[in-house]
Amino acid sequence: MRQLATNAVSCKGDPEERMANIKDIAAYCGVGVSTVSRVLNNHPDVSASTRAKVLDAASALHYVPNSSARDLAGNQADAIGLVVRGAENPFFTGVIRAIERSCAQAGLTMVLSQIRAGADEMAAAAGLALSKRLLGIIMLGGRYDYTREEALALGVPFVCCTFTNHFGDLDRAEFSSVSINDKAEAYCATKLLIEQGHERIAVLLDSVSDRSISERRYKGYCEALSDAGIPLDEGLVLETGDFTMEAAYRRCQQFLEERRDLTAIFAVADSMAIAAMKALSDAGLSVPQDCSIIAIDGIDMSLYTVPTLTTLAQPQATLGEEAVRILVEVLGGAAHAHVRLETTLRPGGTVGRAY
Amino acid sequence: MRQLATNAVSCKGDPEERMANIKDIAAYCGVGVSTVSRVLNNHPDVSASTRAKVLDAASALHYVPNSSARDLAGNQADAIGLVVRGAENPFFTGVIRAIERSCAQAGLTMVLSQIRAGADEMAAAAGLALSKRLLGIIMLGGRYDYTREEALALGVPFVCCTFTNHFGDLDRAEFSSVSINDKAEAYCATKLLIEQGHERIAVLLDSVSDRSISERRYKGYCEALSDAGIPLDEGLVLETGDFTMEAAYRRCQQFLEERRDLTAIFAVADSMAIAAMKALSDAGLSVPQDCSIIAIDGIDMSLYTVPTLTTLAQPQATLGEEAVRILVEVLGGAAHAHVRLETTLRPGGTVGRAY
DNA sequence: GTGAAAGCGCTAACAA
DNA sequence: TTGTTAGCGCTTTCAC
Repeated sequence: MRQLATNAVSCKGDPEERMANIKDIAAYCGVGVSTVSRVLNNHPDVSASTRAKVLDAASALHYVPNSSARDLAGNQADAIGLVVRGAENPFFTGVIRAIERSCAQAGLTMVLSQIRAGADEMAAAAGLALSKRLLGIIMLGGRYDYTREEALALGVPFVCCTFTNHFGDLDRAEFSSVSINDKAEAYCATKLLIEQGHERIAVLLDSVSDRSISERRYKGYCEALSDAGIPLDEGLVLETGDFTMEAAYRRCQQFLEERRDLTAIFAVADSMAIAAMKALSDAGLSVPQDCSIIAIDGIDMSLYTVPTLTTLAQPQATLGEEAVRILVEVLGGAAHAHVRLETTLRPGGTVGRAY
Repeated sequence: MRQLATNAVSCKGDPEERMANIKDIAAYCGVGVSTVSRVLNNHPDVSASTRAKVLDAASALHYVPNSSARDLAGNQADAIGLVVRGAENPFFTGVIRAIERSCAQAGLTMVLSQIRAGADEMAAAAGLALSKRLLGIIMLGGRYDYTREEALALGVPFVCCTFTNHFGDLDRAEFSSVSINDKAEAYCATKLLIEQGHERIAVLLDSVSDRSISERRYKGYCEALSDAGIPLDEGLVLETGDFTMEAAYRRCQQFLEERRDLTAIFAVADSMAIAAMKALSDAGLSVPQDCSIIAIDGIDMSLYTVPTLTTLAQPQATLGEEAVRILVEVLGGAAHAHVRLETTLRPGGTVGRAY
């Protein structure tokens, strides 16, 4: 039911009687509509004088193209969809900003769809793409196990931003991705702690088998321990069930009530690390004297914790920009691409030597 | 130039030959297109049997309505625009989430446009609204001084979210707003500090004359001081020039190099308060022993600072939900509304008695 | 209760 | 270089 439309139109005192369309312009300067269309779309085969005339008319009549009509006629919208899973993670907001900015620069509209943590982003994406005839989709923070079937149902090209299809059966030629190497970076973070003499290192994550970043980063953590000859202590694997700070805080708090024989924490996200710092502080432990912390993300906020969070910073802006760039290229006919970016160690004050 | 559209369509191995449209459905079950349209739009005058037939056909054919065509025929999109000024403020992300959620529930698509701090959000909004034939606009974090002329150029109803038209010449009947009473809440925050014995209270803000929240909240700060008989010390007015944490940090740092005879800070935003806490800490001052801090916003993150930030929490979700609710009602023909919400004191550990 | 037909504003053949 | 025309998929009178 589109009841909304009923009396929504007449905004009192509308400046123009009716919005001008290309027919009005055509009539106004005595040319055909196709000529107007050509001018408006920068087609070459128009004489300079006609072009000028049309352009003048357009601005005189306050012409604004109707994108619905455009989209309908061209069977495509000038829009892409951005489907975000887990928008509560502050890390994403920087990426979203970059994506929005890049879209605007490329002349694309961005349609945002944020979905609940539990929901199926692929279904959401497919709905969006189909009904809005979107050009493509960027998925932010999704599952790593899309199937070919899901991908085909989408019907438009998509790029995974901040993650890839590690656990799925997608062909690399069927989708694009921009992300860091989760496992390698987690290995790196853990190793940094080990090099400081830490052995009882907890890992703070969503779930060891979330088919997503937690799972991958957990693997890197395990491998780093194993390479250093440190046995995995399952009691130090802190699963929170989601990526909220609240869950991270509670999990740490609960853990600290049971045992305190840890000397470091590797958190899979900055926001979780910040929550952990709070839990440690509330438990009377100080960072990094009693417990070191390292994370992966590099959100703005972690520059302002006390002490400053030591983290492997992902290039937020680049992640977003690359996602759009790749999508635009794919839309232009290029092959799908997979970009792997690296983090930068942003040294802070949360990592010290093991006591 | 819409070159993008060229070879974007044929996603290899498209599941269906071509997307089904209502004509296909009509043919499939031997009825007219208008009947199909009626069913799809829940119009009453259709026999139950036909309705069922059409619905079956629709799902059998994987029918997805083409919103461009709908919009064109109905001369309206099922979409509203959200124009955000200053998306770097984490406070907004919670509001945006709520708006997006509410839109989805109301069956509306949300088109997001984030604009640079300096840019003119009204111009951006007008462009969006006109070309996309949007139903309405929600402005998040904009200027308080829109003129009637600007509002008329928009052409669609709009609601100001988190702010209002305090300095403009808009008629209250011409727009809606959902916000807190900035001045009163700032008065409140400042008074809380005064009640703890503080007299040398700094205020941390964008600019005392930003025609926006800083200006309004500054007024509340001044009034609270004045009511308490405390003279305004202009040296304690810390203007940052924007709402970034970086600027807030630097301004505080610079201030602390010059003088330290303050006992409290009122920050107009949580994020700025967090940056201030860092600056104090880096200067060797502790909160709240050496300096108390209070802010307005209530972002998630400030629950996890050490100590927890004392803040007047705005109802983020409600702000967003109300904005959408009002817009929907206005679109349905209702009069414009102005909702004033109140903050909730979220006690933390950053306010103590003056030494 | 249902169908035929006329657009919505635009793009893109196809003619001229 | 330009104009004419036929749709794009849908909604909505207006007949039946």
